[in-house]
Amino acid sequence: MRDRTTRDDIVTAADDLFYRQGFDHTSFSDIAGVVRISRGNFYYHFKTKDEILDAVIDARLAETKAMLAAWEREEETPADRIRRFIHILVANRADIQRHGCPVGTLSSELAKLNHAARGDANKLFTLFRTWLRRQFTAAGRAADADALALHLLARSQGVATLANAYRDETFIKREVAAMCDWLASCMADGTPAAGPDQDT
Amino acid sequence: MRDRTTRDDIVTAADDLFYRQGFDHTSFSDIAGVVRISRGNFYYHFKTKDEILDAVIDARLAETKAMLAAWEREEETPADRIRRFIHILVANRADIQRHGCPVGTLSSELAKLNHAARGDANKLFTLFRTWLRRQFTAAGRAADADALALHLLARSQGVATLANAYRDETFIKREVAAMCDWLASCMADGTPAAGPDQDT
DNA sequence: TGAAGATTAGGATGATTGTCCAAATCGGTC
DNA sequence: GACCGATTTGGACAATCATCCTAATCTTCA
Repeated sequence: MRDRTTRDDIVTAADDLFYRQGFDHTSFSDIAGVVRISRGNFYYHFKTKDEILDAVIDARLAETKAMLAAWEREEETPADRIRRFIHILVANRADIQRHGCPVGTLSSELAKLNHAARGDANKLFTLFRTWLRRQFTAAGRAADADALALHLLARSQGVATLANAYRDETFIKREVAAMCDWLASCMADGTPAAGPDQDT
Repeated sequence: MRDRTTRDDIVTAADDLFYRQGFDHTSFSDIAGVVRISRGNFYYHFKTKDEILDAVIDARLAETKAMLAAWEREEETPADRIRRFIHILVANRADIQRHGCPVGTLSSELAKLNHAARGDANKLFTLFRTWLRRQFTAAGRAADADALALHLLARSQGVATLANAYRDETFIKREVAAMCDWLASCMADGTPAAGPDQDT
């Protein structure tokens, strides 16, 4: 194994700065300042700024995949696992209020930049989507599992966006409680009052 | 009245480009190319790029305010008015799939840039928030009108974000139908199954 | 010790950015 | 036609950007 500490430091610092400042607005100098490395040294580890972005996305994908896999190894009901997902909003509420959702804001920015890595960034969404779909399927909602997964993803994104705009913590907690209520009614009967229904 | 066509052209072009490319990623040259004006001419109408952003936000605020006021002049039930808001997602689905929600994406970007105009951009959210709150109050939900307004705003934002990521039109329509269902159950009884409930 | 490869430093490069200015042009009034 | 303020032009400006290169410095091992 070659020594990768410098490369890893770059990816870690870039990950954080991309989240807090955005990808486009983060310069090599910004990253270099955090890692305490000369600007010219980047070219040895990455040929271009886009390669750093790819590495950051890969790191986030790996981290998220590991987290979801760990949650799936727990001896819990699918509903409990989904509740874990919902509570990400509470656990990360400070960062979300300051910088929004790392997944959603990156996806939005790359869409505006029409960036080549847009598809890769959206894989982060898909990671949660398929995981949630699996939980809903296991909970006996195979028919509309994907719709329920997308519904929950959307509500999380909306909460993150508004929490970021208003920096409102009680709003997060109130909406998280509402999502848990929705989930409970979802698990109880087959027809959630406010869940996504097919529109002929 | 002085001739303001050039200034208005700049604001209109900037408004469109800020929406499609983002504020930071849009340069004077980009705007000049659309308006067919020399780069140096900007200084006559605006002292700085931030002043253009302020003008764009003001224009959006005025346009949104006029739209909501027009909706309020219609002889409709509050529920019908709220349904109009929800259906913005359907009416603008093409743009939303391509560029997201104009309000949410600008708010997110300015938050990341830590831009001085962040507060002004959030006034767009507040415009919808207070308008929705007024409708819910008129519908007899004065007690939790603000929470319901924020809930609807959040769900709209989430739908826009995911629709932008996946470019999924059927998802938009399905979620819009679900939001209308939620609204109906909201107007029917005082305890919406999936609406925001107070925690503790 | 010394040679070889891995890693880094520091600066050059050309392009692009927002800003700013002096000169040219336009529009209307005497 | 001559004048004057409003408007526009084209380019200068310093700064910043991603990129790239060469020389210096490490690390490793014979």
